[in-house]
Amino acid sequence: MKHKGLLSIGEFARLTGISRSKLIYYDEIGLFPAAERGENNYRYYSLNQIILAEFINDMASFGFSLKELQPLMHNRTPEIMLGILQSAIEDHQKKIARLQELQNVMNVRVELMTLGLESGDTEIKVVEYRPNNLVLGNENIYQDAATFYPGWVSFMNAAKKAGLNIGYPVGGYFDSMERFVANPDMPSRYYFVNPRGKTVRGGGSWLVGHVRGFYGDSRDLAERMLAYAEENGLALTGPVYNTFLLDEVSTNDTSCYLMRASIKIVED
Amino acid sequence: MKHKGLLSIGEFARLTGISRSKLIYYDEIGLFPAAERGENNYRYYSLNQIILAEFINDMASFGFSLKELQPLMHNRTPEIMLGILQSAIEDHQKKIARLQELQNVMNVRVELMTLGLESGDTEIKVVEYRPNNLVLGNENIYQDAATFYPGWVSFMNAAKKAGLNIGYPVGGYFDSMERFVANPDMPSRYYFVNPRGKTVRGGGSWLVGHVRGFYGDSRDLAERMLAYAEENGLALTGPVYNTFLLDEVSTNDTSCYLMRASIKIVED
DNA sequence: TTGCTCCTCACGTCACGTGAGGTGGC
DNA sequence: TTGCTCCTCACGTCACGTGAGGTGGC
Repeated sequence: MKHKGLLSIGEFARLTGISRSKLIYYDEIGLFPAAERGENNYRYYSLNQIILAEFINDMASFGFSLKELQPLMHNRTPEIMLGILQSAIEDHQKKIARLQELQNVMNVRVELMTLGLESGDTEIKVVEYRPNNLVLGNENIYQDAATFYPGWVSFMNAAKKAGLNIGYPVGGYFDSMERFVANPDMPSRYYFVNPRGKTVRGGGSWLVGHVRGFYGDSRDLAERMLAYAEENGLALTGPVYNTFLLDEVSTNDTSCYLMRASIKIVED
Repeated sequence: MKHKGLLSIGEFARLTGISRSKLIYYDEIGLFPAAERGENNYRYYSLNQIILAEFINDMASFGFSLKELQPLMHNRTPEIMLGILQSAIEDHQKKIARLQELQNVMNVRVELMTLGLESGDTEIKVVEYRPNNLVLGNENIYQDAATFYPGWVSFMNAAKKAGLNIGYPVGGYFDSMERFVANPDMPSRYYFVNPRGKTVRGGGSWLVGHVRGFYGDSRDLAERMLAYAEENGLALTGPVYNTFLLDEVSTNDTSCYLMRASIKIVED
């Protein structure tokens, strides 16, 4: 410190945590000039500048461009500042919500990948589920061209329109085991594995079966699951949920995708 | 849509919400190329590319640079991806916490400014407070040079070291009214108006007094408050909290700052 | 023919970061 | 004398956005 509370740029940078080059840049564009220039043209900042420096830095983190801040900082009144802050706070809350949503997406992916790494290629087993939330789409309409594309696209489009995040893993929903057996590549609906979804896949004992391979290649999974159920005296009920535990996100080998079909076991 | 589920760049952009120029850029740098090139060199994207496009976009929002994503996307396995996602999720949670902290800082500023716009230049009145959280600093040490700078700097430095956000408004704390009367510009301690602070300024009836002007210019505020208390038969107790409702953040006229001193009224 | 979308350069931009080359007090 | 901090250009960079000028199917 020099005198009467003046700080060199290095001291000021350390105290505020704002980088030296950032301070020089803010000085250059006239957004936040040093309080004084010393003999040898050194920049000197005053202690009360700390508050404004922090504020400008925070406003930039808040999403304001430096061009927007320039006129604001040069001519500010409590009324103007209050109005701007209030609307900025609203916007920022939305931004935080979006980032939290992203966090949820990634958490779901981690959960599914973890299950994927624990499960064998063709494994069939009984697992205990906790209740699980989903966003269930509308009934798919299959025209003569029996491809799953149009249904999938309209599912995606509807989600986009509803303002839903379409980054969540997508699964295929079959009204019943019969439907899955008959048309294993034509789900009745699609769903997002979205923890904020309103549809609940209940908890308890479920029969799950796996198959490795690309989309639409479930082979004899349905039959294998039925055989397992018969052998073990299990009664199955309700819809089938097909979720890819491993997909394009976790591998670039399309033959390594891992799908899990889940169906509820009737409890005694 | 062209055939077998191929989308032009425009269709793909609309469906995913990713801008055309972003898709072209990702294609150019080889991070996310179109599935096919048509006759006239048109880019065509396949439907299953939607998931990967969303994922890459999300990873970028997550804070990964495109250079980091390049090798990751070109050679990914569930194990690698799982590890990366888990550490990224941790980092991202911290980022969200920082943004929430920023939000808190701005909320506090809005509260103070609102009070500032409601309060008269020299107004003295009784107000009802709800309990309020603060981060209270250590006792200030005043050397022979009776300036408030060194105490303020060490207060800031201590906060910085403790990892606290130093963007919150700072106030001056006086052990007692006597101290405020005797040395109105030498607070015993400083505090941050930080809603997560551990120190609580209690609720109930408080006497507040205002003065307009720059830092350290409280003039006869203490005397005016004492006079008001005597006239109205109020007994005062405990420390005095001096907070600037309007400061450099809300105005560039240093003579327009507005300070409020608050002291608890003894309840019957 | 008119609109619409697509293409490839090339250049702009935003908010800094990074040396290069040089000065000046302890 | 050696370190350390400071200065001013100038150029780099990251992730796109924005025309300019031209093509091609409905």
